[in-house]
Amino acid sequence: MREAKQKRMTRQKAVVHEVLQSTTSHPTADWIYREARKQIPGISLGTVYRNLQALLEEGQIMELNYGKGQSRFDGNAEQHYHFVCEKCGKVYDFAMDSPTISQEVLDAAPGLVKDYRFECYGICKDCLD
Amino acid sequence: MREAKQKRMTRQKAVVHEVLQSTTSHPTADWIYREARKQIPGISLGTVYRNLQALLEEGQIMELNYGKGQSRFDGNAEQHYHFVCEKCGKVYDFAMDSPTISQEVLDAAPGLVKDYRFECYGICKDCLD
DNA sequence: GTAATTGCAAATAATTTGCTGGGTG
DNA sequence: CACCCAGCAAATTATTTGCAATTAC
Repeated sequence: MREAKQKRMTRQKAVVHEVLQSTTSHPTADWIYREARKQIPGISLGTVYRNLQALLEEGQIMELNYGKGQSRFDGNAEQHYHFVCEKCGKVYDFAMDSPTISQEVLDAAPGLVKDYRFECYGICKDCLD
Repeated sequence: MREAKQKRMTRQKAVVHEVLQSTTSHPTADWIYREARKQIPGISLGTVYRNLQALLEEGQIMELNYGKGQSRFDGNAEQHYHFVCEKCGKVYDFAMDSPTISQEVLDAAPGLVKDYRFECYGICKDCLD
C-alpha cells in the first residue's frame, strides 16, 4: 500500500476519537461532526472525515457500511459482531466466546485470511414486540 | 422464497441480469453498464441502476460493499461467502459445507436473525507469490 | 522552524429522480 | 390501451481535495 506517514495529535483528532468512543451507537460522519462541534465549534466536516480516515488507517476504529447511504463508524476496534435491525435500522454490537472463524474457513478461503467480518440481519428484540 | 411483487420483464432488465450471471467477478454498476451496452447500445446508466435495484428487491442478486467507492453486485443469490484481497482488490466467492452460523450466534444476537453475511479479508493466492 | 493539519469551499464520485415518450402485458 | 419502464439529464448525497493560514513537535 503506502508508507506510514508521520501523524500528529491535534485537538480535532482527539475529539473525533473521543466522540466515537463515548457512544455505543454506530454513528455517521455527520453525527460525529455535530457532536464534535459541541466541543470545538469551529471544526469542519472535512476535518472530521480526514481524521476518521486517519484513525481507520491506524486501526483505532472500524468502518461499517450497509449498502445505502453513509458509512457508519465504530469506536471499538476489537473483533466483535454486528446485528442490523431491518425494521428500525439500529446496529447492535454483540460478542461471542468462541470465534466464528474456524479451520474450515481458513482452508476454504482462496488465500491468507487476515481479518473477517460477520454480520447478522433481522428484527431486533425491541421491534419484535 | 417467492417475490412479493411481480415486476415487468424488459430487454434491459434481462440483459442486466444476464451480464451479472455471466461473470464470477463482482462487478460495479458501471462495469455492468459498459457490458450491457454491447448488447443494447442505447441503454442508460440510470436504467442499469434501476434494474439492479429491482433485482435486489426480488432477491435475485446480492449487493456487496466494502468501505469505499462503488457497490459491487453478485449474480449468485445463494448463501455463500466472500474473500476480499487487500492487495489486488479482487473479490472471490467461496463455499463451505457446514454453515458458519451456529446456535451460539442465534442465542447471542439481540433479536431474530433472518440473514447473515460473512466476509474474509486478506491476501489472495495470486498475490501471495 | 518546518511540515502536517486545519477551515473553507469548490470539486468529485456514486447514485437517484423528474419528465416524457415508448413498449409490455 | 393502461401503465410501467426506458432514456436523458439534472439533482442529490456523501465524501474528497486544493489552498492559504495555523499549529504541533
